[in-house]
Amino acid sequence: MLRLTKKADYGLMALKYLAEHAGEPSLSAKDIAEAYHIPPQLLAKILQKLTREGLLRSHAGMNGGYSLSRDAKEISAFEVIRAIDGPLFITSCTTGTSTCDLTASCTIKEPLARVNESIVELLRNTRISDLLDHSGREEAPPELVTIASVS
Amino acid sequence: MLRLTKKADYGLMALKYLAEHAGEPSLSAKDIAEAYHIPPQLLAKILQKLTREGLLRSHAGMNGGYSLSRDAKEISAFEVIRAIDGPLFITSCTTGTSTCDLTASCTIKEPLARVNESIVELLRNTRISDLLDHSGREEAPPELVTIASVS
DNA sequence: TGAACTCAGACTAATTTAGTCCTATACTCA
DNA sequence: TGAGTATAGGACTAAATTAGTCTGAGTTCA
Repeated sequence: MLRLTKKADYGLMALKYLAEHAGEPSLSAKDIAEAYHIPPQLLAKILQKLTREGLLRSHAGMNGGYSLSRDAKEISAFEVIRAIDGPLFITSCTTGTSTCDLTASCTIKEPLARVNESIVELLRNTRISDLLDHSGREEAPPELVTIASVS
Repeated sequence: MLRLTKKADYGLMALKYLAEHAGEPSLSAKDIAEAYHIPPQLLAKILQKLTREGLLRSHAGMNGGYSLSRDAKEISAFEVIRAIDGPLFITSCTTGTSTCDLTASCTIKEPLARVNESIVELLRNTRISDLLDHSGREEAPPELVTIASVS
């Protein structure tokens, strides 16, 4: 159904939370999990993955935790989703590894690949900073993107 | 992983096939299934659904089958996907029925809803006719949409 | 040292998606 | 009219994916 996994959701939420608390030393997986009522161990896994992918910086030990490795403006939703869920393909054909087992028959994949591209671009242009609550600010809030049909 | 279900893929493929053979009387589920090596009974189910949703016209009995209820230009990929997979929500929060069980906490959903909107728009602008093989035609083929970041 | 963390892999449970089976009904044509 | 070919649709099973748990490490710091 073209849905993000919960893990990706959690990941985005966590990054948003970290962005909001950028000043503070570092927040543990437990802290964030409690704030959002997410299973702590699951979130821990997610944050570990994001760390491995270079989106977060981790600090073990007491008073340890995570912090953004870059400014929230420099981290895109796409990076987060890809780090957690792997590469993004809209069609079940193009799983990256094997080519469509419907061999030559699946002629649909190519035009949909363009839609895929557009979605990726969309997510690339959505930054963690865009997820922050802008209420009370008067800068360009609503339209993230405009789409011009050509067809 | 933001992936279309196979059913949606199959549906799109079938509609494309029907569009290509628009002249001919009507093609049975079996015909199409064979052409693409799709499980016939599964495809039958899908076509039935598309018929119920008004995208196809069915005809039972000998030499029966399906045909597009409208011109391929008038059927969008979005309609097909929604007919098969149900409403399209990028976030697992907004499942339509229940609001996010992470109650107030999930503040991520609103900005992502806009991304969602854009994707829907994207799919709405993608018609079955766009899936047809345009090789040999010289009209506006490649860019379906252009995206202008605002942020 | 021990409390509070991260790290990582194996494992189980739950949910979703894919596909099958079976029966009923509709239409066509000889 | 009845045999053959099709759609219609519900119930069911199987497979795959996603979600979440458990366990046992290695770190850091007071």
